[in-house]
Amino acid sequence: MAVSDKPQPRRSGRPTTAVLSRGLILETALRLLDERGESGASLREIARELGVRPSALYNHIAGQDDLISGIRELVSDRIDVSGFGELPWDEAMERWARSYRNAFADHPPTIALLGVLPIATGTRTSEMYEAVFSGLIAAGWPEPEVLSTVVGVECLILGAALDHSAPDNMLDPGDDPHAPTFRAVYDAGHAAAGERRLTDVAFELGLSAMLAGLRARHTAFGVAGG
Amino acid sequence: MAVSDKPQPRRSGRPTTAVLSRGLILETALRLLDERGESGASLREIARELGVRPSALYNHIAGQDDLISGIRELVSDRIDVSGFGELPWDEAMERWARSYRNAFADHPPTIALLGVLPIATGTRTSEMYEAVFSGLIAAGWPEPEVLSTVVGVECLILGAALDHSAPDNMLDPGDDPHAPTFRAVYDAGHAAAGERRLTDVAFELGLSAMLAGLRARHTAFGVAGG
DNA sequence: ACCTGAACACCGTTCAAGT
DNA sequence: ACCTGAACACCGTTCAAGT
Repeated sequence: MAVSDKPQPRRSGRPTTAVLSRGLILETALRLLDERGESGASLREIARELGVRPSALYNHIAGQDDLISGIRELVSDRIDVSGFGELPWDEAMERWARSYRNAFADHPPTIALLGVLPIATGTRTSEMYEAVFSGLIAAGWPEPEVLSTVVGVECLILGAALDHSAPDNMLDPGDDPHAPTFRAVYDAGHAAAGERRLTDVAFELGLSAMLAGLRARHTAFGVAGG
Repeated sequence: MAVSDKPQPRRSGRPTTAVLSRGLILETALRLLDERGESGASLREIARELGVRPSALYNHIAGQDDLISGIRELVSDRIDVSGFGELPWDEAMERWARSYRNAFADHPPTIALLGVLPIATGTRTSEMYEAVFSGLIAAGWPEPEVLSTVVGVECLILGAALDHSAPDNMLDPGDDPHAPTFRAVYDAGHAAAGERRLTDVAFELGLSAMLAGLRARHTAFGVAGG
């Protein structure tokens, strides 16, 4: 690095070596998302952080939608599908669900972006579904039911990731005199959670309930799991 | 109403009768949200629709966060808690979950806004939780577990509402040669869904699995349901 | 090919001035 | 009390001009 920390403004024209790349832009965007939240990761902020004009970004990304897709891919990299084909299907699914939820819970602003754009083919996300679906088919799940089963579990995962990003006191009934049961249940629930966050306890409870239901369903198909 | 459809621009100063109200602003916002999507419901667009300057809105709402809270209340009005205290707890919960998911699925842009702001006391939302919690307590659920159980189900509901707003072909693997199982499972799943949307099938499957798991849990407490 | 710089059409919010 | 009008500090995106 040079003497000065603050880079001199570049003069017009193509730089001798490119200062930007798609990867650098995506990593910077994710970092700003984590550090400053959704509003802190605008294209203009990303450009400022990189010491570049906003329009320069368009040489490497197509626009905001493309940026979002790229970030999703980056986050999805942390999802663990290693259990499928190695563990019984329900344990593999549990590991997958936890890592999936944690990956997005770590980057709250990315969750809402998930539901919006179609998945590009040939991506990591595509590889993930291939692994999950193959694992369930191998475990004897009937093919017509695999897609809706996985999407159903995914709903729980994404809802839980969304909930994780909410403030802990989101549901606090305050001192509303018309909500005595609300108050009692809220206090008892938080007391039972102890050191753990309620959003974590709720996800684990919901996941184990759903897996119990799926196990019963799987058994009803009359096949051996795993 | 007067002769002209296009209202003449008002001259400065207080109008003889107020043209705005909090309710009118919220209803207009929700309508624009439905008609034009998230970007079509900016404060400036709402003001334009109402034939008023953006700054006029601030006489009735505190700002964008307040607008969002108000819209959430409007949407939450359609959630049906009538089953609690009337039906067995699991059927009441099923009715509640369906209406909850549908209310927000009808207004996709409101879902992501849910996780952000704390619930104001004394609102409809507060009444909803009071009804749900009371119903579960009456059905014999142990008090420390009610909160995380309801939040767990809520994760599924909100995730499903988010999924409902995604395009149907969101998961389409395309003709990726590295994802043959993905392709087969996708086609078989959509064929099995028939006329129904896959997001609806997946929600129903997820909900019934979770309720089955919760029923087993409830039975384990050794109490009679309903 | 890859950057700057200017421009365009947007945002939410504040606040003095008018009635 | 409730509106206008001007202003401020933001957005994403396009495109000619520079090297």
